[in-house]
Amino acid sequence: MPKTIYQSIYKDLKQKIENDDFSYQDMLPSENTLIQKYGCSRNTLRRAIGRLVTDGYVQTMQGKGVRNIYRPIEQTSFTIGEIESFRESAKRNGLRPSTHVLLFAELILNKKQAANTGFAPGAEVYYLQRLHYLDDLPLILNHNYFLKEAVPGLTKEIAEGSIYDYLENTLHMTIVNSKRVMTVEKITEIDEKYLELNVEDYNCLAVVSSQTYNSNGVLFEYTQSRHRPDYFRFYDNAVRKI
Amino acid sequence: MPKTIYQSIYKDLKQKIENDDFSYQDMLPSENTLIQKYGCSRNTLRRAIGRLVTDGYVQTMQGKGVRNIYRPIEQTSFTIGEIESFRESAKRNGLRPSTHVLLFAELILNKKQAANTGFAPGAEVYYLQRLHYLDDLPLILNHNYFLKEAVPGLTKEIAEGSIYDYLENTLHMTIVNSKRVMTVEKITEIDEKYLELNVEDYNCLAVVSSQTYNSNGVLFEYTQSRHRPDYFRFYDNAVRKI
DNA sequence: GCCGATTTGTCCGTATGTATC
DNA sequence: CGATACATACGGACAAATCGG
Repeated sequence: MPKTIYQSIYKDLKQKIENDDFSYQDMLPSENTLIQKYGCSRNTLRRAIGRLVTDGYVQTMQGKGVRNIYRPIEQTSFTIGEIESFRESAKRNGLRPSTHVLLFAELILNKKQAANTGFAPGAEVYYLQRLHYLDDLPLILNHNYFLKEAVPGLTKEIAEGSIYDYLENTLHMTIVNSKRVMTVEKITEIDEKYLELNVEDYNCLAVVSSQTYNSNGVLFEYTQSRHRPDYFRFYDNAVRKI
Repeated sequence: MPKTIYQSIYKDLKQKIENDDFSYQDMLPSENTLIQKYGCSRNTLRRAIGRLVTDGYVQTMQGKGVRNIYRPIEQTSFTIGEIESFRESAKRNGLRPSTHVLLFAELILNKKQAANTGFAPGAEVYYLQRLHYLDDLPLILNHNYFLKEAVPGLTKEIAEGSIYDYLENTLHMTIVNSKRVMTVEKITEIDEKYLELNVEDYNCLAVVSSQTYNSNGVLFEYTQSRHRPDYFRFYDNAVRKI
């Protein structure tokens, strides 16, 4: 639901590109043409285009124009540069998600745990282990740490569904950004058991560790997601800077 | 080498943050203060701040201010959202890089190869296998495909050094963006041999496949980088959009 | 090679809206 | 309520790159 002009222009152009209204390597209409069409200012249009650039959808060339370099990709669990909950990405891909809470506990973090998660030592957190299924296949084993102070009233029942839905719609928290690190780690017995993996087959998995901040600048979540390697994909578009 | 005002402001602020001039969770000076200080316009300053936001360095809060959420990270082979050559990232981390060319060949792509790489069927490419060392430890096995048309005169000698240096400083090509996909794949015999891995230990590795475009909108490189899993790290900052 | 038209890139100033304190 | 701070949007000016005649 775009609230601003540049967001709706961005959305419209993005959709047109995905719908193949401009084919690969073709030029988009010039800025002036689009300004006329959308009836907006130059800055506003350029802002929308700028987001398409960082998405890897188009490339701008001074003096020439804006070229479409979008190619459809086979979608899977993750998408580029956005924060998306498990259920959101499942829905986007037309798959049926479900979540099983393996463990729901409350912890006070010691020094080592604090260093790992980024919270302060002594912080009170909910510690959850959750297993995410897609169409009955266990794909991700999550270790979630939520700061109690920032996420009051979290229950096992809520955690069976979408925690992000609870955060945004019940607690009215605004999630802002998430720092992520991707690594490959050796499989543990817990992984092997719940992700139904055979060590003979794969003895490691893809691990995404993330620290998530809300709009108050509070680091409220640390999560380590352990992904079945055969279903893991992570997309990214990098821009060369000066 | 910042050429523009907003780039130099970005660089200056970034450096101050990294140097701990503002400590974690502290507020930066307000926009108006910084405008005064840098003697620039509001737009220009906001542009610099915007880059710090996407870098995950700061967080902006309407009505409140700009908060520093930067934390130093242990550097390794990759960095966030930027295109960086192997040698550049080695230099940044103070390590000694070297490259060994295992294979230098010329190919005409068949349909299947074209589908994998993103080039057109029948395209003429250089195909290289290169092994990257950091301080004498083999870390990355690269399969490079360079479009001959766009990268004329590539030789084995150049490939022993920095191909990107050749592209940018000799051919005067401008690299613009790179679409990347990260996956985890099972180890092959070639990986095992050159990366000196023991299958008992790790039987998979981190694979980064990338398609890179130059400023003419030409897809000129497809590379599959196969990383030793125990040394692989990939940083990312995701921003929640509407 | 030059010139003018087109197109994107940078920068400025200003006005208005919205959230916070 | 007013002051402060960031967010959005507009309009204009000039620079730099490209292209066609």
